[in-house]
Amino acid sequence: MIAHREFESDVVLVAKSLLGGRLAVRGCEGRISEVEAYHQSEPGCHGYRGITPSCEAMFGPAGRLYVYRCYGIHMMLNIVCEPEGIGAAVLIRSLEPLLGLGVMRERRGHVDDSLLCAGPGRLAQALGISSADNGACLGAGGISVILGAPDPSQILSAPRVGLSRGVDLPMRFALKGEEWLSRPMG
DNA sequence: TCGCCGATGTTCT
DNA sequence: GAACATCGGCGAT
Repeated sequence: MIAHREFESDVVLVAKSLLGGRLAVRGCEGRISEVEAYHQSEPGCHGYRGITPSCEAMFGPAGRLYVYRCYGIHMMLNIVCEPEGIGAAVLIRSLEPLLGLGVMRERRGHVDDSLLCAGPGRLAQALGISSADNGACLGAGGISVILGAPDPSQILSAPRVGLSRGVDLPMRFALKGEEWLSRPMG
């Protein structure tokens, strides 16, 4: 098992550090442009009620993937953070597509390029993420992540998208001037 | 351009 | 039954 100490940290810090970083999945790659943080201490998080079979992967170890199905249709890709035993993960919400555009367009049904990876369901579809990737270890299975080095003064925060609980917490993050978003930050 | 709505599967009440 | 970390199509502005 590969140690992923860089992800074994406060989920908000990791979420911010991912901005501008790279996500590579089996030949496709993108620049991470929008993320959300989830922590078991707040009610918007799947791990809020403790560990269950469906959210088990969120409880670590850090540096693994937590993939689940949303609204019966879309796969959501999360990177697990914090030491093992704590439920915390970063949802990747948008990417700027960089490599493997042809495959992504094919999987997405040849939509406009601006919509290839703009949204958690869209990017998972473009990258070919499935429930088989749940619990996978970064660096194995053809999936890898490189952290960015964003200027803290350039990071915007906003409430998370689509939740009914934990709506007051500003745990959605993107860089100022970002063009590759699922929706505007403001 | 905006907002509503159905699709679709798993979990919770 | 209802809720749900969404998306795309359709009809109304």
